[in-house]
Amino acid sequence: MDGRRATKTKQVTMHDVARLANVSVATVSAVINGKNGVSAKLTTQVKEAMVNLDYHPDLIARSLKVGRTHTIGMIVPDVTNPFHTEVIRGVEDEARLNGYSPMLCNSNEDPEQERHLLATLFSQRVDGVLLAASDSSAAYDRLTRRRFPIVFIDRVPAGHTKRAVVTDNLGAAYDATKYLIGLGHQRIAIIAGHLHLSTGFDRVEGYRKAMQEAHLPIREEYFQRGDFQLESGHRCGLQLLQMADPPTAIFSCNNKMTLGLMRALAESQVPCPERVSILSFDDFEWAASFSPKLTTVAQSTREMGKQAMRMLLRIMDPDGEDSEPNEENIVMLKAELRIRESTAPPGR
Amino acid sequence: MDGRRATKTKQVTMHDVARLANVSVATVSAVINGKNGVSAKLTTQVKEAMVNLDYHPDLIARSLKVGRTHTIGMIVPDVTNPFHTEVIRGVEDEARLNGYSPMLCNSNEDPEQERHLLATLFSQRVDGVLLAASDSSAAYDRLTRRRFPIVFIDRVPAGHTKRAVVTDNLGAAYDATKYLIGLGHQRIAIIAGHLHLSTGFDRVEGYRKAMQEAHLPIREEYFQRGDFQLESGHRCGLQLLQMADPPTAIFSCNNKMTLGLMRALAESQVPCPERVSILSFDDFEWAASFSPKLTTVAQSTREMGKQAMRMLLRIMDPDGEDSEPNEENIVMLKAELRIRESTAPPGR
DNA sequence: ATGAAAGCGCTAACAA
DNA sequence: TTGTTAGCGCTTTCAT
Repeated sequence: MDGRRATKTKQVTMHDVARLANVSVATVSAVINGKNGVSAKLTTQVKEAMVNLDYHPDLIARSLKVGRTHTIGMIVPDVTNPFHTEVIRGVEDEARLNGYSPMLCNSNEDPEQERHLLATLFSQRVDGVLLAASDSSAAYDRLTRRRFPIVFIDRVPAGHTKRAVVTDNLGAAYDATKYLIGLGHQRIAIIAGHLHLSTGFDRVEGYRKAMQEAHLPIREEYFQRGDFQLESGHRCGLQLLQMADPPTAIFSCNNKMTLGLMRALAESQVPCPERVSILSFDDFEWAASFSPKLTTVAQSTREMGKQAMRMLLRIMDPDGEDSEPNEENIVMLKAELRIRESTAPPGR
Repeated sequence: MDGRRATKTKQVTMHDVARLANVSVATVSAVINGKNGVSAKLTTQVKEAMVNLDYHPDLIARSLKVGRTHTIGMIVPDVTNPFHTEVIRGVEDEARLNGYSPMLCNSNEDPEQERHLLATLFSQRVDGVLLAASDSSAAYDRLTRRRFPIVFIDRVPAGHTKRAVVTDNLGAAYDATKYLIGLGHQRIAIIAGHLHLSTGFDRVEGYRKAMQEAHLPIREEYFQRGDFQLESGHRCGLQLLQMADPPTAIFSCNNKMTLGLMRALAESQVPCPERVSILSFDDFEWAASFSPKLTTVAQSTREMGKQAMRMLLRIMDPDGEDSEPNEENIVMLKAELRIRESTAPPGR
């Protein structure tokens, strides 16, 4: 590992290797890329020269030549959120397994920033992109229509029916709500996320469906609109708890809002699950370590990352280039209800 | 954003722009790079041509030419750990602010994997590396000695006294332990992390120092050796709680082990802080949301990322190339003790 | 089986 | 002020 950047020190190139091994650069290239047709003798010479010079092939130069960087872009709203963090793990593991390096980017939930990152990634000539969109706009059509390899993760923009891997949010929310109903709850509130995102919308729909099937009314004041951030969970929680006729159960639509909700609970000295049951979307490592141990809807986060990466690999595959564009459909992953201690039958 | 990878579609290049704008490629290059000396008229022509063709400069080609990629590598043991996640945020924000794109890599706490990633990053010609080392070996000398721009984060390898930004672990652990002592605790246990990592070692030293100053004995059985992973926290916790003469306070050396410890507490039905006080290194979002609300040592995580990135920028700065190598020293960040509800005076 | 040489898209002398 | 051109380090025909 020499610093080609250090003042005088020139980078070690294939030419240096070729010279030391008494062969041509073509031969060096051949052994590097494992092409057969190089005699055993020269192969050894070249390999020795490479270690002696501590040669590291310049992937930048290679990329320029071959037109592929073996690099992909991944945009998430926030690396700090454990949900995305697990997805990232899945993506990275699968990517490296296949010789790809991900370039991770935070959009900070900002569509403008997201556009900017997309442009940068494109200039960096990534071979494809994994996108947890912060926008539901159809601006992605430009990308997808031009066949730039892109697969959506977690959230799918309105109107898209292809190339995405997400959780079955509707089904999961439905099951969760039904579980609460089964426990005997009737006054069930929901703290919803952004409704313009598929994740936000579908979870509400699942809740709604379960409530309707059970002929339970959805009281307007029990329908709280958050924005997936901690603060909104706190605010909505406080609101709910201070009602004259408070809910006996609350379904919180993501991990961050649940954090806020739990703070509201503590501040209001409302015991859980005695007075109110809490069920949260997103499982997290600590949900099972503190009190109350949360009942959660656990998404297959790492799996989501893996599958998305695999789908991207299929789409990027040059083999399929001149055949029909690889029309991958949406993959829906099942979520799992993890029943712990924050849910119980209603107090009376 | 056109897909240059799509079968026939050739990439739009500077030549296309030049042709459409009736200028030379040099002129196009000049306006892209904001060089002055191009007439207003041509500038407009070129800019128009660029948007008309939806031209995006090929950074790969540029990098090959100029010898810098404006890309840095960042290796962390685990993106899934909220501590690293915050550091990453700091790094990325600061990097993008300065026109750099980070390539994030997980070493999975595996020195072998780490070496591999380092080699890959080097081949990718990153301009520098930020490293949260999973090894304390001196293998990094090869890198640093050759002046490859690298700064260590969080953990500094044995013997290194330069180019790192870390927390004042010793001081923080000392303060934390003193706080427990001040509360009246005498039987204070510690769940230590890997002692071959500076973070593991220094935190133990801080604890030791505080205990010695207070003339408190460090009982061998109160000194539990974990490995920074959840399971070890659980195991050590169980061990501690089952003793005939259990500690009245436990100092856990990182967030993961604390998670395990809290599980052990719950399983053993030991009330906190009534029977045992818990103080944890690493603050995390949920530490303040659940019960008991943890008293923690909060590191300046995001700041650590920012500062490390800034230091790297200084080191990579070509201005300093022929002057003395920029000898940055170790930056030590102060931690903050956040007193919450998991600590109280001992029961009797 | 091996080598010579063209060229990927860009920047930066150097010419004009 | 603008254009021509030589590479950056690599892969890949095409000769040998």
